[in-house]
Amino acid sequence: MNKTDKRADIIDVALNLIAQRGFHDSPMALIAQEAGVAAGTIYRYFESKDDLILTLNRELENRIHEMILEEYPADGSIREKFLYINRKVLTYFMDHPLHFRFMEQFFNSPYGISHRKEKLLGKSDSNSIMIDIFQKGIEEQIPKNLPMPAMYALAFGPLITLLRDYILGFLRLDDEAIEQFTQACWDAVKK
Amino acid sequence: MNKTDKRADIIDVALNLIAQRGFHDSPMALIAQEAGVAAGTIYRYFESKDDLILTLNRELENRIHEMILEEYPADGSIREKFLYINRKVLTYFMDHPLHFRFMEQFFNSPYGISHRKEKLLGKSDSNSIMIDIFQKGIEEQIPKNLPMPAMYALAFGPLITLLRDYILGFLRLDDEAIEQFTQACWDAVKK
DNA sequence: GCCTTGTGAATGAATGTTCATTCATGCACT
DNA sequence: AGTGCATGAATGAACATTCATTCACAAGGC
Repeated sequence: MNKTDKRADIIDVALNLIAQRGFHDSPMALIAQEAGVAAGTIYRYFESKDDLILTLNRELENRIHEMILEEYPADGSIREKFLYINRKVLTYFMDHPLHFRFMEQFFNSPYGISHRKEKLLGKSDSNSIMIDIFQKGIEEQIPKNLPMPAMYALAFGPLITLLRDYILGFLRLDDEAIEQFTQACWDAVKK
Repeated sequence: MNKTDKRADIIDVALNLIAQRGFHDSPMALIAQEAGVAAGTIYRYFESKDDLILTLNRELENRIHEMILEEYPADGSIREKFLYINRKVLTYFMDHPLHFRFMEQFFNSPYGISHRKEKLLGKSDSNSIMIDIFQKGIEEQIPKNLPMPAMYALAFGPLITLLRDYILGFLRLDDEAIEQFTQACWDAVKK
């Protein structure tokens, strides 16, 4: 087993444990045990528990960003792009519930808040795709006349709330329901 | 100072501390100090930290439930009721950001999940008003044809996401924007 | 090929801290 | 002098993190 393997194992175990038990019920000792390494070993790959968590989040964000770009309809209409991204994000998290649970926890913790503040100060990432869409939409007078965070809330808020329930097993969604749901988000945003 | 005062002080301080610093950075000793009592005193009023947190959540839910009923347009149309509740919830949390932060944390913790499960099993509470509205709406063929949790997500998801940003100071909302926003939620839900 | 030595990854027991919770004692009011 | 509330030091458990030590292996000398 080489260096990369161990690092990947630790990250993977941390993701699973934290997603299922929360930050505070996932001691480093347990992460180490499940990853098949000694407690101290984690500190060869990560400076601290905070560092591990922040790295983990960064990796997930990258994966999602790439996943969105995979089949992105760069030449489509605003509406097509919007529906594509919503559907893609929704189905990604339906397929990766633990990623969702981890990120939810992350964004609802002190980590998430400072993270959010940095984003607002202009660092580009997966969200910037969505911001571009809205910006172009506004030029073409397609969406309602609301501040950007409000648009964002209308577009993604429902996804987040729905995913919570979906992942807890409170409902099932077939393809048609997904289509109708993302369309509903568009209805909220468009003028 | 009588019994009720102390209990109320403890609850109040706990709400403020937890909302601002999180469950895990709000030790009982600190709550006691800020409430002007000794550490042990809290245990005269609450069985455990868990009990304190659960009680606190219950009290907030009750307050919000009452607040919604205050001017509820019982004779209005489905749409009027929907817009009323959305506006009321939104403005309540805009005025009480700490209540929002507390409840967010609560629902994103193991407490929240079991709490949610219980709700699904039919215990009536503030949400049941909204469920009634949807139920009646469905009879009258007004909303889209989606499972109840999906409706719920379209109706409230945007509020939650928006409030997060609002409370962090990422945007401001005047009355007109609030009106437009709640209207947008309705657009998402209606057929 | 065989031995020696150097390197740095890996270990996990030990450390020091932070908490929730308890309880022996004090206090006030009856 | 008894009752019940309040106190806060003491307790013990749970952790994150450290570090002296072990171990595997490679490079270099013979």
